[in-house]
Amino acid sequence: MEKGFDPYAAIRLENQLCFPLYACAKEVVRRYREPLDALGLTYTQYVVMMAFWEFGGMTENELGTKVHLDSGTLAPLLKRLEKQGLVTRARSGADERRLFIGLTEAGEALKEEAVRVPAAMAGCLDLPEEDLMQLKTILDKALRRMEEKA
Amino acid sequence: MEKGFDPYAAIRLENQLCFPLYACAKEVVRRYREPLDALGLTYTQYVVMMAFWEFGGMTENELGTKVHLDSGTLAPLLKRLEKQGLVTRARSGADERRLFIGLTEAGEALKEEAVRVPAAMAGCLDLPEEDLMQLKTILDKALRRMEEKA
DNA sequence: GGTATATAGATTGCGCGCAACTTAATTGCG
DNA sequence: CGCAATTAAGTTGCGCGCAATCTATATACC
Repeated sequence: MEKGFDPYAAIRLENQLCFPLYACAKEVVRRYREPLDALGLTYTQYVVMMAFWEFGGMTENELGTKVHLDSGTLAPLLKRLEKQGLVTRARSGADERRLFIGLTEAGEALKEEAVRVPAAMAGCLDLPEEDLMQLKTILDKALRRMEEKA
Repeated sequence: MEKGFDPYAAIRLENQLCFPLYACAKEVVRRYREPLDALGLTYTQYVVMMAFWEFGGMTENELGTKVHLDSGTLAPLLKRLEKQGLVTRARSGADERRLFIGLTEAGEALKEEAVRVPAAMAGCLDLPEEDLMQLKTILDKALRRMEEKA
């Protein structure tokens, strides 16, 4: 007996691409929690700190572009990082609208702990090396395309 | 001149796999907002409703397994869906701990609108068909592996 | 039957994530 | 110069997402 045609196939969970994308991302972020707890950072804060460690201080706006977050998320997050003593927040002299965020010594020093996080997370996505590389290639491409046409 | 070795390469944003995964997922969910607003659903609610449309009523626990969400997220979400008249919530007779959730007529009817959402979202991930298929294959595999070893 | 254990779901608390809006500073342009 | 438009950041509000905790019911086992 032939399998019937399902007019609702488009909304079957197993036919979704975005659902595993969403579920995987959540699960991976969840698994970052343990190693990041040791640094006192959430995953989002860790991403923000990576931006600073790599590029140095910058304005909130530049940061937002790099980490794909807006002022509604970043403003309170940066205040929390400031309260933790990891960053400084100061208005830019030239343009008083801009907020320049820089690393404190403690923030810079945390890099030494953070550099060991990726090793602790290796194997989190339990996939063959080839899949991991393909996944990264495709996701990077997708992100670039979505940046182009916001 | 040769490029110097960077001892912090592991925490450069561009060397992360999880960051584009996280950023892509967020961006895609954000883009679901417009078509889903018409149905009065958030992305998470849409995923939950897909589970009901495909499998029919079930307990909160079974639902949680299917959509990878826990009681802390589902309990209030299901109450909101109930308030919207899309689902019913009732204790199971056999086991008073269990909460059986079923679709109302309105919930079932919403399927007709929802079935058009995927078409509206096609092209959201602006990638060649081959990449989309590979992406889905890899993400499904990753999700299955992570389910195995919770 | 009676007590320990396990399970289902609800609640609390906190940090995103983001749309919508507000405020303040800057730029553009006649 | 003067005023409109733009821009940067902050605020508000709501819905996740999830760890931790609590409550109630059910099961296990003596």
